[in-house]
Amino acid sequence: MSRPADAAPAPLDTDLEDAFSPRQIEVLDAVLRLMVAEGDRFSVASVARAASCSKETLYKWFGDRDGLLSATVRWQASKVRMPRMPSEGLTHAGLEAALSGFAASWLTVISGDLSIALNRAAVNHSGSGRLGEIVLTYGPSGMARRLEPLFLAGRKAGLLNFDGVEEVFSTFFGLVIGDTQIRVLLGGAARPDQAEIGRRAETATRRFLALFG
Amino acid sequence: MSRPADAAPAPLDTDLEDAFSPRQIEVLDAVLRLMVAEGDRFSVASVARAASCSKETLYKWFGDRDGLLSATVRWQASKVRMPRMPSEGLTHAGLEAALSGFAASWLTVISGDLSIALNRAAVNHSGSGRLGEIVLTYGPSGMARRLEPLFLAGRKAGLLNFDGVEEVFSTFFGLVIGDTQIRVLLGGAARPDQAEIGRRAETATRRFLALFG
DNA sequence: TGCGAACCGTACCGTACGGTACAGACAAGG
DNA sequence: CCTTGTCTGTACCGTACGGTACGGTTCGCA
Repeated sequence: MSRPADAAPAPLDTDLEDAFSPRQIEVLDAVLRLMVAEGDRFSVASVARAASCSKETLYKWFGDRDGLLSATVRWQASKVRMPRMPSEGLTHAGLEAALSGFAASWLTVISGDLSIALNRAAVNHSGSGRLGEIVLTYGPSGMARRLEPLFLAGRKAGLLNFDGVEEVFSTFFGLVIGDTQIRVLLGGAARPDQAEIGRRAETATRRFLALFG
Repeated sequence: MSRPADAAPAPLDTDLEDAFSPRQIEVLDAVLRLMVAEGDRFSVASVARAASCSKETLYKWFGDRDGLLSATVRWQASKVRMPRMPSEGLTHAGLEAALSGFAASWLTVISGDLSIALNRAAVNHSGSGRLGEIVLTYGPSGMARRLEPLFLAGRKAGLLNFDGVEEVFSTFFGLVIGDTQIRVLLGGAARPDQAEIGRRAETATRRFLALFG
């Protein structure tokens, strides 16, 4: 049992702590597939069936259904890797390219089936448990943490002009995402394809630089 | 029985169609209170208890649990009234005030307990039913519909400069909302108070006018 | 006053599911 | 070969809940 349900809550920054065995990872990936298909309303029995393991093993490994769900979210979150941001020798074109690339990568992530399923589950379970916290940490907050050095470097190089990092991030976020995420979560939007994503990323970056450049 | 479960789906634009009786409205408001408290995981029995009515009556009026949920969402949606937008004799100051007022009103709505509960339920039920569609219609889409004449009037008056209404709306939406809605839905954000909302609305409007003015 | 409709409260039924127990397969190690 | 531990598959239990049935009450109305 690598992570009993009653263990002390892990600090969200350390994702190496979740050292799942290969077999456990098979199980968690099966849960992810189930969540994409039917949200967080999967039954433990269906997980056992999909992963060809016994319910007893699931309870032994993950404590209870909530532990299984939370382990799954943590596992997926630990797979998210943000693109590295340059911070030395920044030119205007370099900054623009970095921002645009970041925006495109972010739009791609939040349009993905997995991200949608995870966000839905986290929205649903907010208040009871740490799912919302986890998704937030690896979502907007992680994005902000990654972007912050780039903003600061841009300001240092005289390419950006702003006061608070918090607010400049929120504006960039808004320009990039717009109403895409809420529409996608509500299930009523055609997901943007790569061409559309590239276009939006460039437009958002251009507007952002028009405001803060 | 004003709205049996097997009736033809109503077009979303006509909200007068849902002519609920006062007693039914009491029930629906009880459901709303329950949803604020515990999301869409209320039991039919708890609704009956909270509204002091019998389960049989609930099933008679609303068909099944889903009908009750969807009637509740429609009822709440029909209560949302957007501020009227001026469209004649538009000055720069008038446009700015209208946009800022709209933004503040919108931020107030999406920070409210009811909106959060409804959005959570709709996100959760996306795919099975029309909840997502309804919330979307009275959410971002309704906002866009209301804002469109203002944008067009602003362009006509030479105060705004843009090509597509769709895109200008999405940008305004992004500038106003930023990451507020997703953070609130994920349960990890202090809701902004009125002062904060006013500040954000003004900032967003200023930036919007800087981009499109 | 008698009647019927609407409604309340509650008991009841079937099922789905979380969680546990158990029997057998299989591998590791002495 | 025997033992021990881990795993699978299945059967099982208790409960919560969606949905139905029914007796009793209130109220409008003739």
